[in-house]
Amino acid sequence: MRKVSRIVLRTHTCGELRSNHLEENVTLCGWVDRVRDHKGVIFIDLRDRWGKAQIVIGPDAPAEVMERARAARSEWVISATGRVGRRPEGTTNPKLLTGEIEVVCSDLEILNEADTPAFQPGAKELPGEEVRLKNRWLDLRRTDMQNNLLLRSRIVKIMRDHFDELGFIDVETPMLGRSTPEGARDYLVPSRLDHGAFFALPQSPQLYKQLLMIAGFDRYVQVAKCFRDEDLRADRQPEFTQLDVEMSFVDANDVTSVIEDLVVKTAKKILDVDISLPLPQLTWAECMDRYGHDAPDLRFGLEIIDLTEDTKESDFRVFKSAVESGGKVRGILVSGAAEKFSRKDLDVLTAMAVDAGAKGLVWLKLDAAGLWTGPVAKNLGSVVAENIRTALDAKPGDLALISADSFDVTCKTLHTLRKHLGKKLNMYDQSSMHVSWVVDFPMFARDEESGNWAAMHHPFTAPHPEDLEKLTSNPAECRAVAYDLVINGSEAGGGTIRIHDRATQQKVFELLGISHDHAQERFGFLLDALSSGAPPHGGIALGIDRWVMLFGQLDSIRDVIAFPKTQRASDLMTGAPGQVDTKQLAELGVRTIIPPKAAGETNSNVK
RNA sequence: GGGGGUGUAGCUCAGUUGGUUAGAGCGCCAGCCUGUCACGCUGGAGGCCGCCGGUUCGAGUCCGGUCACCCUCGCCA
Repeated sequence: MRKVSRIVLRTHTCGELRSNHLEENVTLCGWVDRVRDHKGVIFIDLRDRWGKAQIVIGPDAPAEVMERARAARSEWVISATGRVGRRPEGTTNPKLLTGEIEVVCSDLEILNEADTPAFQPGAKELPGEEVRLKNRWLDLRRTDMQNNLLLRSRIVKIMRDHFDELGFIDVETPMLGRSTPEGARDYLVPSRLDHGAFFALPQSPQLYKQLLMIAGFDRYVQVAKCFRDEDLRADRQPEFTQLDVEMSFVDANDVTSVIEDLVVKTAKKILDVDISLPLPQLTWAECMDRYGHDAPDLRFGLEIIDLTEDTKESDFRVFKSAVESGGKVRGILVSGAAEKFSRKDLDVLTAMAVDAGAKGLVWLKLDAAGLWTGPVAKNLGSVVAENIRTALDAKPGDLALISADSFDVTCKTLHTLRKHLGKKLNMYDQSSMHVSWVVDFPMFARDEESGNWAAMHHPFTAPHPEDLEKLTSNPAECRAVAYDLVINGSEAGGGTIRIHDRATQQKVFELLGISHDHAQERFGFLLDALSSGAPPHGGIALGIDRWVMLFGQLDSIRDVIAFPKTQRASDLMTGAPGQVDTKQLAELGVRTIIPPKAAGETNSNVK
């Protein structure tokens, strides 16, 4: 530990002393993790970020030191000075890195007392998340959380070094920008100097980084905070961090290669895992066909098989009506699972299917004689039954789960079941990493509410060169030059090659139902910039929070964020969001339509 | 906005069919203890059973509502 100031409170950290420090006189500072008072001798486990060390206050210690040690309580901040001694034979602690030694205390100073903590940061039992978030400073004292944030710091360092070595320039972009009604809901900030006008916090620095390319910066990178006012999930926060990247004079391959090298470095340095390049690439269409999802977990098989052709002769009403209305019959085969799933288990799977939007779920078990059994088996007809058996390559004892519905619904249903079964049946190693690209996304998808075309990625995505003509003739089949990075079934990043000419950009705006005037008003600066010498460019954004979660094998994004928000986007520690003075509102020219809550009526947990 | 789960001591939880004074472990406080490391032993304090209402002779337990937290669908270009 280097001295950072002239007032040296400590000579070493709590985690660094070893037997090579024996007989040295040291001073440690930290938090009292535990006190074991044996009257004549007191042991204090002193803890800091670097580790734990045992302080011994024996009968030889000065009386006032003994007294102070006896007074010390959990989480008090103390400094202890003494000689590094070897622990007596039989009293070493192999569980501690410093377990060979102890500090024989000659002086002890209480730097700060502490109230009894709401929970013990050193305890094995993890408190409920509400308690952890309310007392986040205590939660962050826990070794797990300290390791998580350390991991995050290391990953961000790897990212920064990687892009620095490749000549990328870190440029900051504004947090106060203009609202764009497309995409996610914006967080708004009222303008004091222009009443009735609002800034929006960035959903991503998308347009700014494109303008940096047009300005000639060539290679841009930023660790960028992004804000989206949408509902939360275990892997979603209203404010999150992206590693934002943009490059000029590149095609998709140039961008993905840069990221692939980063994936390899990160996996090697963090997990000591070797990832071979190039990463597998699946097209979006292939993903939907084989896995029913655009970010499939490829750590296991359980692929979807299309049975539409095999079942078209069937009189079974469920299959027939699905196909007649333009849908599909598709299924997955769960090998050897027939016996593992009782009627009750299958009811649960059916409920999951219904939850995913299906009308029901067809399940079939292949018996020893090679015949399908199950409530609808007799409705199939022998030809169709045999077709299904062949198509699925089913063996006696196998379970088939079949969904007959629109293509979209079968995707959703079978994806849900696949994900559930993969985990439940332990079909993969939880700690393994599978990284791949999903490419050739469609440019557009129908917006279900309005029926209009909506950009699948964002409105600045370049159409696939081969599909340029389809942009007008057949937008539904026009592919985009887009690529998503998928790790273990989680979207860990996504990017596109951008439109770099004004005419194409205007055409895409038109298709999205953004009128000429509206486009001019909202994106005029982009259109002007595009017609002022815009280089071909493209980029990607990586979700840093998700990367840390995935590389740290954690289940919640909140565990890799120092001060996260709850599902209702509130901060239990500070009480944000909170009420403001009417005076503040008046200055901003803002009035709320809900009367201010009386004191004590707020949701705030702050006393 | 919809579905599901949880809410009992500071923390983690148990609490039977609705029935006496709501329990345990950890923590806290006091005492004892010279080699512990989840120290040990003895004693003690600590409860708006989330909140509001209802049913009942009687509610932690049943019913309705509500709030918070978590998971999830919608949503997240």
